Amino acid sequence: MECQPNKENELGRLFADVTSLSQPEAIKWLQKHSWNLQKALDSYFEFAGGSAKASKQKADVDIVTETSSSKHIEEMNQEGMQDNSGCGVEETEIMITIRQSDEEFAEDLTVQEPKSEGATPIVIDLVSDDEPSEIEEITILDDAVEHDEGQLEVITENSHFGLATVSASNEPDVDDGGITMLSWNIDGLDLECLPQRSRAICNTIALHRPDVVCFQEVIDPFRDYLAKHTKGYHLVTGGDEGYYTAILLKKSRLDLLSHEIIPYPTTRMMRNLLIVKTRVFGLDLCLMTSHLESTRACAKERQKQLKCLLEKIHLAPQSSAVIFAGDTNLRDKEVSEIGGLPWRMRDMWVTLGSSSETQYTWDTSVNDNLGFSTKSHFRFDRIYFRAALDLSPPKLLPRSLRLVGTERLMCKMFPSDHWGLLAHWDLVH
DNA sequence: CCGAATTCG
Ligand SMILES: [Mg+2]
Repeated sequence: MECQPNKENELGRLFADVTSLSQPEAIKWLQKHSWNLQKALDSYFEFAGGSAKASKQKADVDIVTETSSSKHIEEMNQEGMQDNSGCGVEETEIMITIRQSDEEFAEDLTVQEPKSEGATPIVIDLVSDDEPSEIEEITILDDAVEHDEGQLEVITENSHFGLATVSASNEPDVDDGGITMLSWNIDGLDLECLPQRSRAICNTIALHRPDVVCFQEVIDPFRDYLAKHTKGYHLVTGGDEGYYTAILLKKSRLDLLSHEIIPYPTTRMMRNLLIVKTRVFGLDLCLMTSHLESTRACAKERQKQLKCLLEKIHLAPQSSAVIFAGDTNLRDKEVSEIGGLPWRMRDMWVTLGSSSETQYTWDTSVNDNLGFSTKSHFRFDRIYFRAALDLSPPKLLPRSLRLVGTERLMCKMFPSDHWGLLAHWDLVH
């Protein structure tokens, strides 16, 4: 990107303000990133973590991008606390809140419950009127309707872009007594294309109708969008500042009995464990999600958090089955180092045969959302489960696992830097 | 949120 000298100076000043770099250093950094402010900031701060409450100083910067979306960036330099967390993250954090009109998100994506049992085709009604690139009004109907063009369209992850049309029977919403669950780190920390990405994520929910959804890296605008468009679900969030986790429960199938948030005492990234107790088809089910400490450098803290959550699974009532689904940021070695999974605790991917198809949930060799040049992949997103310890049915059995969010959107991005994990379970009586 | 480079005490 070419920049005028005065524009360069302005950006340099801004960048120096935000980063506390000297002006020449700031200019150098910006040059390194082709004067792309977002990229330069991302690269400089590496990763947004840490506690906003520990902030020492605060600076407000308004950035108007070329796409005219106004972003409010609060930068907080944390005190260089000499704790022994041994976690080599930056002592600096960027809190980003989107100050954009609600209208930038699509409005009328409404997830509705099917009126009848059986293979009801899910149909998308695309009303692309005067503002094709702005807001596309989307209504998901229960019954097939004809478009003006006289053709039937079935919703896909990309449906709102009108790219894909698939067979009407590809995702029948049949009740076979099983449970469908989605876990996805939606990368709310990246604001690029977030409205489109949010729509794609909600379309994935509309497509697969999971009974449970576990999200990580939810930010307020995404939560609001989600709440608006998943009216058939209970929404429980794991926090309300910065980014946090969330669990959706399909109201028609799961009762929300209670929920609790377990803090990780030494997290520096405001991470915690969200637990929801539900009852589904006669089974007491304890659902958990978390976004364990990020980055390789924080392996020790991450292992502490893993032990904490495994202990919580262990301590769940005997009569209750437990499923954890979340972004663990784990490397295999970190699990074996703490002695592997405890007795009766299983990793769903392993139980289903360790398929290479679903191994990597974060893969920069395919997913270029983050613009990393080095290609690497990890199985960050995992599902752990423990059966109820008494022998009374129903019994929860893993059936299948697949990845979602693997197709590029119109904006060329993927919905997130993580793939979503879509898991099916059988309930055997 | 990688890996390698850079910076700093
Ligand atoms: Mg992330």
